[in-house]
Amino acid sequence: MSDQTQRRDANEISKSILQTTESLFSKYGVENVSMHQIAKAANVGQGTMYRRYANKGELCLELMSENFHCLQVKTLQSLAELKSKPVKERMLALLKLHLNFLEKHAQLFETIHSFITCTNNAKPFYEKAPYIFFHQTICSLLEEASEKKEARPINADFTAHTLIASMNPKIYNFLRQKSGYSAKEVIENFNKTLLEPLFIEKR
Amino acid sequence: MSDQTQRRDANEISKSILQTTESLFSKYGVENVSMHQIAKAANVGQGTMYRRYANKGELCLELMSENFHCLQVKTLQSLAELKSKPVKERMLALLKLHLNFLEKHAQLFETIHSFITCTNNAKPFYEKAPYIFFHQTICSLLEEASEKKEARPINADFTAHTLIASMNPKIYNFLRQKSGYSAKEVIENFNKTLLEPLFIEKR
DNA sequence: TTGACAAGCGGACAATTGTCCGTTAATATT
DNA sequence: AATATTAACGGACAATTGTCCGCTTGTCAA
Repeated sequence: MSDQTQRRDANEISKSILQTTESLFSKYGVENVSMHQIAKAANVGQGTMYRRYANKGELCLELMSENFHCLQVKTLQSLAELKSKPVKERMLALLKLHLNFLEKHAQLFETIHSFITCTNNAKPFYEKAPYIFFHQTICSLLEEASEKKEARPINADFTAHTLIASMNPKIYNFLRQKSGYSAKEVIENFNKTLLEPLFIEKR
Repeated sequence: MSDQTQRRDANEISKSILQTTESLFSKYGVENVSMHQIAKAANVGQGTMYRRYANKGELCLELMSENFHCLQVKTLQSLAELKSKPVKERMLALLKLHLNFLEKHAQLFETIHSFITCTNNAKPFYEKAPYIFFHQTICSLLEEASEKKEARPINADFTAHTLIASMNPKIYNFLRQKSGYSAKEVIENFNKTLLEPLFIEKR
């Protein structure tokens, strides 16, 4: 090749890998692209790939990191804006943001989830930054609701985990594609089934 | 080898594979045993293995089939016995049976779930008999509850899917091992968080 | 400018999953 | 009993993931 990229060009290489990945993914679909393929297309050895991204899931996660960050910012903004509203309303806003995100990045998200969930040696998804942030956010909302007697007395930590579990990409895609629910219906049903019942009606 | 097993001995071979699998699994752990290893130990070619079990998940599922059947029978029995009780009580019984089952077969169950969930070509878990049975059972209970006005007006099909999703083996093992909840606490919290809120209090 | 050092590249390798096809052996037919 | 038929066995192969180590190539010191 013309340009030998080394030490100093580490950033260039990273960018090149990510760009190549993105292009191959959109061309052939996430599932049909192998790490070797990417390495070859990006003019990089497998070793280099794997030193940077321990597995395909990590690579996808990196690809998504910008999106995750964006979601996180939006979430914090939205919650700040609604600060004075009841917790129930804020939870619904959070749900909507998250499910819209899922809808938008369905395929990539499912791949990430699969690889990270299924690879034995990989750090479990529960220890990844996006999960922790989401869990924390839900947790503090639920705790606030408990304190203010807006919600039933529940274990916030536990509830947050199960809520997230019921919104995982696999089940989401299944509901959307196989069961035929529209994106809007999914949000509505989640709200009716999992959120509203947690809160106490005021009159 | 001494005895050549063929056509007529198909059953023998199946049994031999399953026995070998069980023995290797309990010796080295489910994760550390490969399909080739099993084939070799059972004096069988890979082709034979894969013709019977499309992947490791299917093999595990077969290993568990007896247990699943047993759970199914217990479930039907239990529900029949409680037929006259409120739906809420029956749902709790169902939850307990299922979570006890999860507790007992945690490792194998997680492997099945992983392989079936993650392998692209595999039939998704949602189309497997055990899932369908469980979903159906929950569905009809929820529908009954709706009709009798014991529960809030919810979409039974949707709710059943999300309830099952929140009880998947991964999250269960995480809650038990990493988060430090006891088996009993998990059941209690599930009940408080996901079941009770669905039902309407009578007075 | 030259030599030592170390960061890190990249391809060869091992392990595993899953497929394919030539061969084997059990049953049926005469 | 011999031959044809066909189910199905089993090993060789391809594909993919992830690891390891020799070699390249910058950097720093004298």
